[in-house]
Amino acid sequence: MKTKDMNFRYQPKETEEKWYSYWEEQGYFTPEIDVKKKPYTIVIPPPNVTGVLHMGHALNNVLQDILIRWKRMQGIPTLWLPGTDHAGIATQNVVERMLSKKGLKRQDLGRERFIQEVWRWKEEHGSTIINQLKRLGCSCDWSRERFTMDKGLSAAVQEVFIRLYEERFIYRGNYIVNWCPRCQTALSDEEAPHKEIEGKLYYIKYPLKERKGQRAEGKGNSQPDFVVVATTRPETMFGDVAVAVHPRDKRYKKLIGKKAILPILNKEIPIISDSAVNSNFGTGAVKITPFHDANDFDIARRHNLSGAFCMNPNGTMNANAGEDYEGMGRFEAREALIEDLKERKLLLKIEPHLHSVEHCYRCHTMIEPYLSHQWFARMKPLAKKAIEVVKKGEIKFYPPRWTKVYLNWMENIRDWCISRQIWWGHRLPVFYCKNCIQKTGSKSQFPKQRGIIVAKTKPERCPYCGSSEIYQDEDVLDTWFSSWLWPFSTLGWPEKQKTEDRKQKTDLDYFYPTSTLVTAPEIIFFWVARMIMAGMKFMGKIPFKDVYIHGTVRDASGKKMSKSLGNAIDPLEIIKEIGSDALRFSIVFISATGQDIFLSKQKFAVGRNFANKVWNASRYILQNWEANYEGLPSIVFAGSADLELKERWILSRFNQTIKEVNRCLENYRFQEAESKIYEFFWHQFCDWYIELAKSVHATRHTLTGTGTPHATRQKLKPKSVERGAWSVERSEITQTILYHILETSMRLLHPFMPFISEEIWQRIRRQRRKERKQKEKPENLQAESIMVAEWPKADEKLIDKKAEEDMELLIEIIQAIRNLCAELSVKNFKEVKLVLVHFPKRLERYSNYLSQLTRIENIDYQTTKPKKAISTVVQKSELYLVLKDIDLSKGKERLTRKIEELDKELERLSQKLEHKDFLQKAPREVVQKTKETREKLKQERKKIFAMLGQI
RNA sequence: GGACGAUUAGCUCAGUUGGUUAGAGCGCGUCGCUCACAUCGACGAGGUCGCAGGUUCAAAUCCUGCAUCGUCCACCA
Repeated sequence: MKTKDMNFRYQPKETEEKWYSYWEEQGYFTPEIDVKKKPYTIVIPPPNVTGVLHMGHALNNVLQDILIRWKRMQGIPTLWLPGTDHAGIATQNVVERMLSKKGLKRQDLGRERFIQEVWRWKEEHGSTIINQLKRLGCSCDWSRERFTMDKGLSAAVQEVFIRLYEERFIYRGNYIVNWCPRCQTALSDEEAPHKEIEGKLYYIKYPLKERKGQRAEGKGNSQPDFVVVATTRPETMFGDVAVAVHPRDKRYKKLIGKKAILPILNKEIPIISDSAVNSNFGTGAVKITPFHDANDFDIARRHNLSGAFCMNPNGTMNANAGEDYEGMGRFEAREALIEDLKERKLLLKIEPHLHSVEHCYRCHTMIEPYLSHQWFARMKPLAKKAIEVVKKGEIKFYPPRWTKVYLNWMENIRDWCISRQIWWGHRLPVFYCKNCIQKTGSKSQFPKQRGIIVAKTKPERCPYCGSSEIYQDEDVLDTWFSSWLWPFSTLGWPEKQKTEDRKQKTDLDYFYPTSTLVTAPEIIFFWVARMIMAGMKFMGKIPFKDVYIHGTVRDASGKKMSKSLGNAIDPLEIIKEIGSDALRFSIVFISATGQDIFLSKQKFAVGRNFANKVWNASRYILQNWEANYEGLPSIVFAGSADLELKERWILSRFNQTIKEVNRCLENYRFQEAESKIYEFFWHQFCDWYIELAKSVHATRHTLTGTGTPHATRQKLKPKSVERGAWSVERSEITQTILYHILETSMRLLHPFMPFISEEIWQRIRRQRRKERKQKEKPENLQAESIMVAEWPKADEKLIDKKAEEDMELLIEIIQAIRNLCAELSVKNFKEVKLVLVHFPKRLERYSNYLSQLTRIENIDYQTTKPKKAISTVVQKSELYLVLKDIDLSKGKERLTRKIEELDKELERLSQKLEHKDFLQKAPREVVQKTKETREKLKQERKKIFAMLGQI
């Protein structure tokens, strides 16, 4: 028993590291600007600087790398610009957590020192994800790497803020915003996604103010002496200023204008009417808490009611909640309050209530709507052009259905809250004059007023009053306020907008607009939409032409993969186990276009197995055949050589494959492109062509006298070709084709599996050099790396439908014979005789294919059927297998079953063909084809019937 | 409450503009380590294309409705 060792398996480890650093050294990642050529540009969706690579990133970046490598091989100047995003809240959280281990808060350090601390953290850990991208094989131009907080990008942010401010697109005001009590900052609507939760609806009695002569118990009065409000957040009642009902709600009509008593605080509040109130919800009466609810805020404003806070920014109750509650957390307070109300008999009931509540997208804390003074950007005017360019098709989404999602959001866009109450980020370029502010107040809606100075640097003196008491706004900008400028800020905007020398284009001139954006659907609103707006506004041009949206990576049960859920599969683990190529191939292979991806570890086997297959096929060719095939390619590919069927077939299939791969990539059908390569390489090239080549190899050795195939490692003398033995010449052609297809396949595979393809390609190169000892290299091996080698082009001349048909017939026959042999458990193939009747004459010369691949040597072409044989039919040919001690009953059964099947199908076809309308209305080809099929089946049936008769 | 997507073999999915007998990978069963590859090879079993209507000579494919699952959006306390 021979034990298998691991030597035959592909070992990715060293290979991958070796080639990546080679590519980097050679400078292949950095494009050369060539004014004569149109570039292809991708900007990376910048990963969060605190992030580690997860499967979503892996998929995203692999797709980009496929595109960029594909274009680069076509000789197009390609730029893939990488970078990271400072991720304000996330990064601040990370550093704060680190500090808290030392028992420190950021306030202990103070702003400046804290920021230093974050920068230090970034220097140490900020390149984790970048290094992981390198492991994946991403061919980004690292020399152009950017960070949203670096100098240039910060300048862009300032420039944009100032421009928007001056054009009155930015304003400041008091509004209800999404407040995260944990992060203690405002969030934009996009940063506070709704999550359905099982809450409760509390029904609370608000006593009515006693009227004269009426006692509180309400005895002898049909009117109840209280009004019941329903709320999901009872603790906000300390901020109530009114109770509102619908003006036409009959139940409450009489109460409008009356007063109610806010329990616990015993505060008198008015009962008002407003049509925004929904009479069908709860009791139809709603408590109005303007500072803690957006709707209430609007209603209160309409009724000229001011409000009151009952919570602190950190979510604890403040003094307005009264002594008993002050300092309690909001949920704690809720429970205590409910107990309190129960005791006072003011709680009517509690109902379970399913509702959706916003949560902080960073820490998942429940959002508290909270009134605060924030900066906003007006979006509607910016959206207009961004809608236009998509509607006109200047920017296209792939798959197209996302267009609607985008447009729907854009058309209903709301203002963007851009200020954040954190420290890590771009500080607002806004300065205040203490003196002026004191005079005018700072609460104006339109801050273009005295005392507010928007500028890149702190002014020495106030331009209005000359005071030098000037301080900067404490807030920083939303991280996305820098990301939305990414496509042009990374290319040097605003600084390098133009060069004097016209021939010398700047990056911005040359690479903007970029070509393609590859991203996930979650990011459409956050980022894609805003980039389009920014591009139109500041560059006057679209930021990219195509937007490819890939699926979300989920676990096998459909949950989104995330570290916090513990269901994540670490890409680096997978790379360690099976290599980057296998990971890359697998993740693309299992992702249906634009659909979500349900991942489990075992799904990575596809890529691993394929890498191994590629590896071993190349090992076979490199070890058993010479790479030196000079002279023959031109004859072969010019069509002047008399090519055998298998060569014509494989060349045809191969060129067809190249064509299809290109078509797929042009349409972002990555998975399909991979399957085409996979199918061709494995099931056509390896399963059939290489198998057939093996016997050519054997023959060659016999004829050239270099020994048996067992001694294949011995070198052949190239001159042996001159002896002119037929098979030797044939074998030269086979050898040429083997290398040609292997080498070109590697180029075709390279965007998908960059490392293994480079390794094999370099081995071919090395072998050729060794054999030829000449400087001259065949065309496509002239490059120093497959990365810059020429992308395969399909040669239409080599696509040969006839050869494909013939070969397919042979394949079918071989499979049918194998099937029979398996069924009869044939062990000794020498005793079997194969008789073919009605086999196409022109294919008789290829009977060696049959004998090689079925191991039956005794093949006969006859017109008469042998008597005792087991038989089957393939197309028009009848196959008979003659062997001793044959048990014919098995075959009979099978044939009978087949006849039944055929009858069914024939019946169906006949019905169809007898239909008048079908003959009249169906296209001629379809009718013709159907007729042909029926004829074919009829013949088949006849033959089988005849066979049966003989048994 | 809206919008979008999914429903095809045990599982994961292909299936272009309707047109021969609906495909693949994994899994399963049988056989095989023949010197590229057991991460392999050969062969096989397995599907009334979610349900109900409709359009059509012809529907997995187009239309309508329904069901189930999923995602996103939406200020209903």
